[in-house]
Amino acid sequence: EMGRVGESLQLARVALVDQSGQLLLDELVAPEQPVTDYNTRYSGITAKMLRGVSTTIDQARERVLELLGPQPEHAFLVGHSLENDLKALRLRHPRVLDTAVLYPLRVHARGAPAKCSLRALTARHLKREIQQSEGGHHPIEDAVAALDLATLKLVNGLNFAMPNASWGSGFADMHDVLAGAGWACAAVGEEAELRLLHSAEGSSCWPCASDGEAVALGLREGGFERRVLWMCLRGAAEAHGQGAAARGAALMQLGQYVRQLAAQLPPNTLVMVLGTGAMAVEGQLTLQADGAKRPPGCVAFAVTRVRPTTAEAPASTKPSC
DNA sequence: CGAAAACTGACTTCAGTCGT
DNA sequence: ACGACTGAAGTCAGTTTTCG
Repeated sequence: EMGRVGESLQLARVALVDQSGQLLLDELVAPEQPVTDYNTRYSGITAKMLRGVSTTIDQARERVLELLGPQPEHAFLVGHSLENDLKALRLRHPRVLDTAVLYPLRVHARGAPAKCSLRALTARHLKREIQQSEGGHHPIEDAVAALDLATLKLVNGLNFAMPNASWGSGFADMHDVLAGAGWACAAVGEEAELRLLHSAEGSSCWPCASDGEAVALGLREGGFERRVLWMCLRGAAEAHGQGAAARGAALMQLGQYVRQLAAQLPPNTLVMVLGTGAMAVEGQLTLQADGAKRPPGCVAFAVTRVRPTTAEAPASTKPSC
């Protein structure tokens, strides 16, 4: 816990628990300069508590290092937003497990992505409430919560609680936003891909066996305005790894499908063509070079990917567009 | 409460394209 | 040549959330 000295924060209390949650250290630290704000609302520290305290920051840091064992550099420090604590302790440590980093950022429609609070992570993943007291945080409670969250992550693997553990949830969020704005969403394509897309209520899903069937279905069923069509066209992706002639033919076919959709779908229809990695980029470039004109009322054509095919190089894991 | 981070959206500027 | 339009790029205020 820290108090404010001018515009900077200074250490006021340090607490440490071991891997079993047993308290190892709970020490108040004397401020080096007159404290301008004890942050009592958050830190729980008051001027009265620090009266008569003589432990210096250097002594507190040495005590922490002692408790880390004979080889402190081999011990793991666990905490939430540890950079603040390490900065206040004037300590560098090579092995840290920071729950603000282990768990994903909160993403908002506006503003920057921000760390999840320890309180929110504890409520969501440990199903318990912390930092309930109006008299400030309790450092031991915070330390135990961070320890439990880090343990939970280690037990369940790095993908635990990460947003891209399920691609479907991202599409579901997008569907919710579009539906809220009055856009009807529909997905056409291979059944495996539709399982990812068909995760939002109110969306339509039409499985089909081939790209040709998908385009025919999209034209037949998607024929009204304010429609978002997800077209899972995999022909070009499946030609990846084959000869240049086969790939060229597949891209030509993709181009024909896109032009057919552009020409026949009504205005204010957004078509998202889902392909895969390198072929998606290649296909998009081909369509642009081909001089394909956007029809009136057509906002944009996007070529993107849902998941890599087995034919794709393993290194190609990032969405291409 | 203030600092920090960095993304969003509104707005402006500029360059290119197109039709008259 | 001119005006209308479009899109890219840059700027900036506002926003959101964290920490203590």
